[in-house]
Amino acid sequence: MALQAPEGTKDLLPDESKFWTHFKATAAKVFGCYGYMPIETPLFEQTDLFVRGIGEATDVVSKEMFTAISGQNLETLLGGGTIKAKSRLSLRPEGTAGVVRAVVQHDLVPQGAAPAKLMYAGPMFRAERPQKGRQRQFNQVGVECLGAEDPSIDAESIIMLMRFFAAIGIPVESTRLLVNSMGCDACRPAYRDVVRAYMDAHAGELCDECKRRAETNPLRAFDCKNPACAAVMAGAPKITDHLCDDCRGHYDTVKQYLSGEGLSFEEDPKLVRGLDYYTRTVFEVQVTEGMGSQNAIGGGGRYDKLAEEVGGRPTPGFGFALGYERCAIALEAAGYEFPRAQQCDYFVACVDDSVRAEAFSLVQTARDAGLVVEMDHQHRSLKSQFKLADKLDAAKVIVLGPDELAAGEAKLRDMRSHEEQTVKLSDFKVRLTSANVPGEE
RNA sequence: GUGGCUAUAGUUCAGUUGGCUAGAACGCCAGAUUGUGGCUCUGGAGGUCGUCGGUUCGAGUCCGAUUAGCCACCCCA
Repeated sequence: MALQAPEGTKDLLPDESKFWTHFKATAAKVFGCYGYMPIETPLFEQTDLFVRGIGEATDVVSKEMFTAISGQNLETLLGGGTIKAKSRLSLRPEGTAGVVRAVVQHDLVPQGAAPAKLMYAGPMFRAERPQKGRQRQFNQVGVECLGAEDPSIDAESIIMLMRFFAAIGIPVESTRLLVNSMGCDACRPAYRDVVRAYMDAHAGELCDECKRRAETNPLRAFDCKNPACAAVMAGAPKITDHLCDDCRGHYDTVKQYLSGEGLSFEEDPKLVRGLDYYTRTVFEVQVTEGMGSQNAIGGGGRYDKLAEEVGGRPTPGFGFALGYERCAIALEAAGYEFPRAQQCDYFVACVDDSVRAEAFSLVQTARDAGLVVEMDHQHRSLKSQFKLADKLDAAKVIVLGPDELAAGEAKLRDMRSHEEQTVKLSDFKVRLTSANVPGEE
């Protein structure tokens, strides 16, 4: 049986690969206006980074990571031995932890420095059961701003993300922006206790899962899809009513900035992210149509304690990630036409094999001048070569025949206008090398 | 990890209660009087029916397992 791609992975064939490149370029352009610079971190990190950064109890870390082990270490494990902590590696399930680790390691935010604004794009890995909008390897574009806790950073980041969605072609009217505040170390523990007490009082109405959550992570119960739980949690105390003064002020200012720029958003006190590092502002962008149940195309928030978790000095941060594949689904649902990857400036056609050597040489000359040029490699008939040129969407075809070649000439046919002219080969080559803009006479 | 549905040419799909050399459309290739594309017409290539096993005189069709896909739970982008 022929081998196939592993479960939950997808090949990006030329058309889509080219669109992914365009997607990244658009992100770089939009985010570049906000001062973001590219960063590339490893696709795998020490497992410990994710355990400490994202949180050991989170679903992502506790059951969705691909942990990579070298052949030698695998033998050690199978033999009942243990491997060193630094040899325990995991494919990155998200991008923030790695970027923050890099910022700390290279001290990109020295004391008092301006914030570091970094962006990345690439694959993430989670061992989940695939479904619409969810793969085991998927592509994310993300940004991280380290070193500023001012609400203006939260607001400009959210605005920047919405600008990107507009730039790539996702209709604003099909999106929903949800925002919330998770509080900080000063107010969240107290709020957690309030929710736990509320849940204990309604324990009889909750599902088993949520009864467990009441102990481990009460806030997660807000996400439960069970109707009974949802009904109970709808009446639960809201975090926004239990924020400390600092967090309340911070949150209010973020909202003022957003409103000031005319951005419409919904406050969702139930918005609880599954990554432990979030503090204060969290947000999510959903698409309302054609998305199946995975409808979040972007999301993120503030993580003021993460740098310390990773061993750095206290460094506030804010970031978000957006899912390329989900954006593609949203674009498709909105009727967006993905551009074809093919393009070709010239096709060099041979009347017979006697001119192939000359054609080969001409093709190289044109390519050296930066043009996209193709020729037949299968000894097809002239007619078929024209069909091929048409399929490649060649703008012009150069016809080399024994008669013309003897006179140092060739025919040049414009495939759009159907006009054909005879050109001197020597002049034509000069033209190719001096002006590499096709279509210019 | 749990459930439901699915698996036939490159692609999208037909395939009747198990029964002759498994079909269509699109795509691909080649022709349609002299060295020239898009439309049209004609012809052609391409499938051990996901894989393995079972029931049967006989399996694309029924059963089991396995792999993968889709959808949902869960979780996140």
